[in-house]
Amino acid sequence: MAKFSKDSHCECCNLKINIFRFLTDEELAEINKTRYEVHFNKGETIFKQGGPLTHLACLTNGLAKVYLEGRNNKNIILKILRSSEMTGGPGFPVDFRHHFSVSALTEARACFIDIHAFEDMIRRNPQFSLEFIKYLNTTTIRFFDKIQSLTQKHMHGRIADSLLYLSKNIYRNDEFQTELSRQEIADMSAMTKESAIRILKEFKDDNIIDFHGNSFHILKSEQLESISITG
Amino acid sequence: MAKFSKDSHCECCNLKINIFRFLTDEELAEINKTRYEVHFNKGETIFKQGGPLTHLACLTNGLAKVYLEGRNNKNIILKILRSSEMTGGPGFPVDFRHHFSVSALTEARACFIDIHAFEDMIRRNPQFSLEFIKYLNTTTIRFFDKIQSLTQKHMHGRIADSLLYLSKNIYRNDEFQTELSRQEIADMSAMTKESAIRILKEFKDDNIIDFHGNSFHILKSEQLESISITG
DNA sequence: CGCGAGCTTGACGTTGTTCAACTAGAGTGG
DNA sequence: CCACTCTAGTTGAACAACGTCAAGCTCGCG
Repeated sequence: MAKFSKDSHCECCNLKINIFRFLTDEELAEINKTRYEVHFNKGETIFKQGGPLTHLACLTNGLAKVYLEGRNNKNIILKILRSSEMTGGPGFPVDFRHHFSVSALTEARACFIDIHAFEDMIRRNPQFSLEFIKYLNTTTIRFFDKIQSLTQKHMHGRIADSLLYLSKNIYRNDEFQTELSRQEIADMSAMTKESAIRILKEFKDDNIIDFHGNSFHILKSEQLESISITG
Repeated sequence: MAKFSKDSHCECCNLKINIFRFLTDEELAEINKTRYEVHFNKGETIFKQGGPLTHLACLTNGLAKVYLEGRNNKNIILKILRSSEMTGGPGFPVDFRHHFSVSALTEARACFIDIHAFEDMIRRNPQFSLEFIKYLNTTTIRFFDKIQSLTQKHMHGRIADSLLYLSKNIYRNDEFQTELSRQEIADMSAMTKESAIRILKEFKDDNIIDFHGNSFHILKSEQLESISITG
């Protein structure tokens, strides 16, 4: 956590991260009072599972992974955060602890918003509150897909899902250079590193994808889609 | 869906289901206007995945299962609803569709609350809104445990989890007579019926549990706990 | 040049599913 | 009252999916 800064102002933020656009300028000013921005190096922890939930974070630059720390050092990557996405934590207002960890996959910057200031906005602005509920439920719906993918699909389907997620949702390109290690691709797909590597190689041999190191190229996304569906 | 009725009034409801106790009498009266109660027979569908989300439901009597309808007729039971629990749906206010199905495990009664009346309360009563957010996040935290159980534990650990869940959270007794079929126990534990039966029999042979038909008796819950932890 | 971290591969064992057969109990109609 | 059927539960054997372990590889970096 090298530097922190507070040059700009929420009102001028060119991101106006998703739900915050529903706040008035006055309310944004309120949020801005307690807000500050932090720079993270690749690999650094932004939120730690089990730790106190004092702030929400909005990623303003870079990529981060949101993951559960499971038994015997096995992690489950729930999602990848892109710039302009926020991450709260289901601990609000339950026990005010983090229930997952978040760490930077690249150099990244994040705005920290005081959780009490946030709670104030929930109380003051019903539309904002409703949008937050919408955000929470959207996330839940995605988890349902995730649960189904992880528990009902075979490894091929799960790797296909992960590749499609990365190419369509994260990098938004058929070709991408990922910051994720093989272990992390495995963590997204609920399998061991070795299994992930084997499936990736199979896909490469079948000319469905191509890759060298961390540079991936989705050659036949329709075929990946169909593998994802058949499981 | 045999009968529906509206004899009583929300204000007098001896359940005042969890978050609704944060409404004023006046607000409850508002909710009560659109509310009605429906009787369900065992096996009947309360909410259907994919269907329109027009109401929330509060179970006032009986048990129900909340489940995802997955590929090739394989379901995932997310949770069992007890009397006095409500079930909404993550579709609010996202796409106003149901993202899981709910069906009655026993004869059951449920109060239906108009989703727009509910939304009004969210807008009018910030405390209620915050409690609803708390409810949503509590649910999410439980899903995290579920994801970990289903993806990282072996069958023994998953069956142990299901048995402990039933005995501690649902029936709240070491001995219980369940309405769940073997298939449904398997659906809770993300495995096939045959596998579930085999593990149950192993536990019985090891004198950890006993059962005849659907009457279960947890003999050594500490041992089940430790199986749950070791996976 | 050598070291270390991440990646890759193969052999092998375990876990869990599939399929098919069999059983027990609950209706149902003659 | 007895076949008959239907469903849920049970069991075993064969097989596929997946993880583990151990070894070797590659590539960047000191």
